[in-house]
Amino acid sequence: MRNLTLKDIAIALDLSITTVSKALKDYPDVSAKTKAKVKKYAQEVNFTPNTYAAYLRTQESKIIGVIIPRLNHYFFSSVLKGIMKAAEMEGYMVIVLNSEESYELEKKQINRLLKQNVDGILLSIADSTHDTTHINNISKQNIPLVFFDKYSKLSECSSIIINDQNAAFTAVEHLIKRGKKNIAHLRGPLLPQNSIDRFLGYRKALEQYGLPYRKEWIFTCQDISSDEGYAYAKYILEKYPEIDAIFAVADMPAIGAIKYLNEQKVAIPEQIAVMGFSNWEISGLITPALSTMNQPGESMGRMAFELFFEELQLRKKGIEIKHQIVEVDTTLVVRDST
Amino acid sequence: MRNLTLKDIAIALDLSITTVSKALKDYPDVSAKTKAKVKKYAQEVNFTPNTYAAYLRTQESKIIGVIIPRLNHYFFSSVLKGIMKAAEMEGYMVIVLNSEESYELEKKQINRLLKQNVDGILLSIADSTHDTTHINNISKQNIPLVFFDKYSKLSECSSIIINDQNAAFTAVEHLIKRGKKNIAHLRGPLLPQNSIDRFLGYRKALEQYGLPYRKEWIFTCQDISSDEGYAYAKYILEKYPEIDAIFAVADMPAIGAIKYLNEQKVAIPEQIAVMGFSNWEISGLITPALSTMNQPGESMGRMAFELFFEELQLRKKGIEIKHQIVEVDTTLVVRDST
DNA sequence: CTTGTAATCGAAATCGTTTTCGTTTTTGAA
DNA sequence: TTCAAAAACGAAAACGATTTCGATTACAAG
Repeated sequence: MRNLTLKDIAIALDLSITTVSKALKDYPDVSAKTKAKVKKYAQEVNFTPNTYAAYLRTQESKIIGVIIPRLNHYFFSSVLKGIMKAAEMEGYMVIVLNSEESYELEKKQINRLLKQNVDGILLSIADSTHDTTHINNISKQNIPLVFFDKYSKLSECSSIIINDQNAAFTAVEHLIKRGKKNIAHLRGPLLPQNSIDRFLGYRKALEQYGLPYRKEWIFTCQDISSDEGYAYAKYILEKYPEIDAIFAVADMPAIGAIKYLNEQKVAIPEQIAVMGFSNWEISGLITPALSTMNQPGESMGRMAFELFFEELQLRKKGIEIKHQIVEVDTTLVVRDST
Repeated sequence: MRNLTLKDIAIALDLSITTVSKALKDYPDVSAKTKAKVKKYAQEVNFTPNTYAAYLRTQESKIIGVIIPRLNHYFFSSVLKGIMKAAEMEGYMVIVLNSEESYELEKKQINRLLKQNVDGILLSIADSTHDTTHINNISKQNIPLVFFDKYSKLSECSSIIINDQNAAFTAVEHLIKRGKKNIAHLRGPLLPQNSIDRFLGYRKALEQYGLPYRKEWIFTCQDISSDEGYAYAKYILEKYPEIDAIFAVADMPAIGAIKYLNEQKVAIPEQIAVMGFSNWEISGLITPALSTMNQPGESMGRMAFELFFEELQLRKKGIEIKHQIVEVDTTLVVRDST
C-alpha cells in the first residue's frame, strides 16, 4: 500500500493534477465548490503531498539539522527536547547529529546536513572547535544558522545563550554571602567561551567583595567530568585545607567533589561548600543536594528553533536579517551543599 | 552558491547527464577512461547526488526515524547515541521524535514518519500504548520496523531487548546472598512488559531461595521517578521496619529512596540495602554508590540499527525475512549500596 | 570492403509536486 | 444577441537523478 498522489485524487474526482494541487493550496483561481470537494476527499484518504517531490520545486525540505556535542548529557538532551517540540508545532522534522565535542566530526556533520539540504541548522559548537571556516560554509549556502549555549564570536549569526559571567558571579556571590572566604574554582577547558566567562564571573565576584584571587586555587577540568571533580577535591583537601568553598564550572565536577568529600566525612557545607552549574535533574537528588545555577535547557531549545523560524520567514520575504543574541535568564538554586 | 548537479558536471566534461550518472554508479557500459574522469571531477567539486531527486526514482530516503518515549533520560539518550553512530557508518541520517510515553503522541509520530517516507523506524513503545494498530500500519507500508528496549508481543518484528526477568532475578539474588531476607520491591506500572518481567524475576528469586513473597511489600511507581522512591522509602521505614532491602525497577526510584534513607541517617546497606536497575552514569556518583544492573544502552542502539539494516538488505533482495529477537546481556554492578 | 558484434554513449521517460501561462467557460453589460 | 472581461480549469515545463532502450562507434572476422 503506497502513499496516494495528486494523480490518484485527480483521477478519482475527474480533475486535473493542477487543479487538485491548487485547490489544496487555496489558489484564487479555483472555485469554492471544487476546493471544498478536493479538500474533503483529501481529508478522507489522508493525503499529504510527498515531501521529496515538493522539495524539488520549492527547495524546502521542512527538515532542520541539530548538532550537539554530547548526547547522553542532561542539559543537551533537554535542549533537544525543546527544539523538537517547537519544531513539531511548525511541522518540521529534526535530524540530530552528534559532534562528540570533536572539531573534525563537527565539520563532517555540517557537511552531511548541507548535502541533505536541510532548511536550517541549530548548532552548539564543539569544545575543540578552533576555527570557523566550516561554519561559514553554512552562510554561503544561504541557510539559517542558530547557535545555542556555545557559540562563536567569529561567525555572525543568531544565538541563544546565557550570560555565563553574570551567572557565575551570582553563584560565587552566594558563596561569599554564606560567609565563605577561600573559594576555589574548578574551571573548564580553555576553548569554549562559556568556561572562560564563568571563570571571569568568579574572579569578578572575588574582586568586588574584596577577596584575594589566588591562581593556585584554579583547577582546570579538561572534560568536565565527575572524576576530575573527585580528584581535585582530594588534592584541595590535602594541599589547601584553608579552602572553604568550591565553585565548579558544571554540576558533574561538583558532584564528583561531593562524592570525595562525603567519603572523607567532610562536613558540607560547614567545612567546604560546593556550588555547581547547570542544574541537572540529578543534582537535587544527591546528598547533600547540590546548589547550582539553573540553565533552562528546554526553553533554550524552543527559543533556538523560534530564532531559526523567524529568520526563515524574513528570508522568504526578502527582508534583510539582523542577527539576534538572546540571553536567557539563569536562576540561583540554593540547596544543601552551600 | 547552490549545490552542483549532474547537469553541471555533464556540461563541464562535455558528456551527457546519463553518462555522468552511470559513471558515478559504476555501470558496465561506461568506459574506464570516462569513469575515471568523471569520478575525479566529482571528487574535486565535492559532488553528491541530491537526495530528494534520487528518492523520487529509488524510493530510498536514506533516513530512518527513531521514536523514543523520553529524551532527557540517560538510558534512552545512550541508545540514541548508539543508533546515530551506527547509522552514520552506513550513510543514514536519523530523525528523532519523542512520544513522551504517550500513546496518542506515539501514533502521531509514527504517522509523521510514514508521511516522511523514512526507510525504517526504530521504536521503543510508550508505556501507555495499549493497542498496536498504529504500529501495524508500518508493516502495511512495508518498511522495516525494529523495537528496542520496550516491545509489543502483538506486533511481529525484530527486537533488541534485555531479559528483564533474568536480570531482576540476578539483582534480587545478589541481595539475598548479601544476607537480606525481607526484600521490598518498587515496581513499575502495569503496562510496559519490562516492569512486569522485573517483578516476576523478583518473585522468582524469592521463591527459589525460600523467602516469603509478601504482596504488601510491592509498591508501584507510576512514572518511575525519584520522588516516588523517596516517598516509598519513607513509608517503608515507618510501616515496615523489618524490611532490610529495596529492589527498585530503575535507578531513579532507587536514588530517591537512598536520598530519604540518607536524610534519616539509615545505614546503607547495613540496615537497608538498595538495588537499582539500568546503571545510569550518575548512579556511581551518589553516596553511597548505587548497586544496579547494567543495561548497555549504546550497544543496544547500535544493534537496533543493524537489525534494521539487515532487514532492509533482505527486502531488497526479495528474500523473506524472519524476525529476530536479540537479547543483550546485562551485568551485575556491585557498589556500596548493597 | 562488408558485416556482425561488442563496447560506449545519450535521448527520453519517469518519480510527484509546483507554477506559469494559455485555454475554455461563464458572466454581465451593451 | 454579441462581445469583452472575469472566472475556472488544464497542459506542460520545470526540479535533479535514475534507468530503459535505442543509437552510435569501434573492432574483428569473413
